[in-house]
Amino acid sequence: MRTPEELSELFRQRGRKVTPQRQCIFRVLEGNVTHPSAEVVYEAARAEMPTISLKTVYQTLNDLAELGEIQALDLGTGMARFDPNVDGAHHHLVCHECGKVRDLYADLDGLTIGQSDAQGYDVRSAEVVFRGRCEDCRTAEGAGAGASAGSGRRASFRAATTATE
Amino acid sequence: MRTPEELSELFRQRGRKVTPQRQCIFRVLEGNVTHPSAEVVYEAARAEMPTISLKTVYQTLNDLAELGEIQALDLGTGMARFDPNVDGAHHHLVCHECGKVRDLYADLDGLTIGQSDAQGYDVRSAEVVFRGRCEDCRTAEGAGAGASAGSGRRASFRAATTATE
DNA sequence: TGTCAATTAACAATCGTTGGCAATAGAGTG
DNA sequence: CACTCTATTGCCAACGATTGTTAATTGACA
Ligand SMILES: [Mn+2]
Ligand SMILES: [Mn+2]
Ligand SMILES: [Zn+2]
Ligand SMILES: [Zn+2]
Repeated sequence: MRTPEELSELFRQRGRKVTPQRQCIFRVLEGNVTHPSAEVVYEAARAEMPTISLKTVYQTLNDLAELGEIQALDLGTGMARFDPNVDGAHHHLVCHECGKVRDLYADLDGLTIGQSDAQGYDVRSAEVVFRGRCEDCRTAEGAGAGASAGSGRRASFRAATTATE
Repeated sequence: MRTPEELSELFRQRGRKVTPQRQCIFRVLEGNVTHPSAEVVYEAARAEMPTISLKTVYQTLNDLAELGEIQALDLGTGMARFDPNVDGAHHHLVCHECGKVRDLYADLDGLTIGQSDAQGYDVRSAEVVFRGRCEDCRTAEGAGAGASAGSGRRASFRAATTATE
């Protein structure tokens, strides 16, 4: 994603207006490596601009995705995650417990498949998602607080645990 | 996934009853390589058993997933896809146009990452999703019916695989 | 300054999925 | 067979993420 200034210029060129709400969202996303959900972007934006609406956040995120400035990711956490990092090809580590997402820049050149394996598909992208528990969730397990003994919520990939970053 | 007969036995052992509805779903899933959604399983089951309910389908699919006999996949197509193939490690080709899913058994070397790359994550699985257009969708495009307007889909993916054309 | 896009509030609607309930069916057990 | 208890069904509500609607207001930019 470009800088907020460049994005403002880009928006003007495309006939879109540069509103303080959009600029606020640009700033929230700038250098953001947390792959935030729309809700998280909304909360961060509200800290600066309490009257901003969730609808505007969704609208602007979609605008940015259309322009190719961010990428909407479906990592199986139940909500779209938005990635301002669209320049470097990379993959993702996803914590299946808290949903935290980290970039992974490991060299996975073995990812190219031959035409025989493609089974007629015109393959355009290969996404790798590594799943596991993040360090925070692992250490938090050792620290007792056993109230979360797994009775109810089973392994549904839709687990929507709103954890604290 | 085991055979319907073995599944029936397994269900009995676990105290679950073997109903004709469940057996019907077992049969629908047996050897099914299409990665059907719950709705598709429902339709197939209804062909044999018109009064079966969608609720029972969901329930049984969840039961089978809990037992590890099938796997629920989130491939970004909007609905869970169910895979009776849980024995062989494999990956998936997904058509971003029609949602068709095919298994991919190619040997992907670089899929293991070192501990230094894992960033503290306890990595348990690595899923690779290759996205592209399937052969049917590609040939269907060539056959007239241009309709380049209509859906403003974005295609901001980088090619990570060897081009087939 | 004027115009028109953008924002807002307050909703309803969507879609996949789950949950609740009461009535009925039927699988397992003896 | 008879009993019991799970499963199924129908129907409908609810969920959570996202999009749509409408009307009123704001404000960016020419
Ligand atoms: Mn990323
Ligand atoms: Mn598969
Ligand atoms: Zn975590
Ligand atoms: Zn297709």
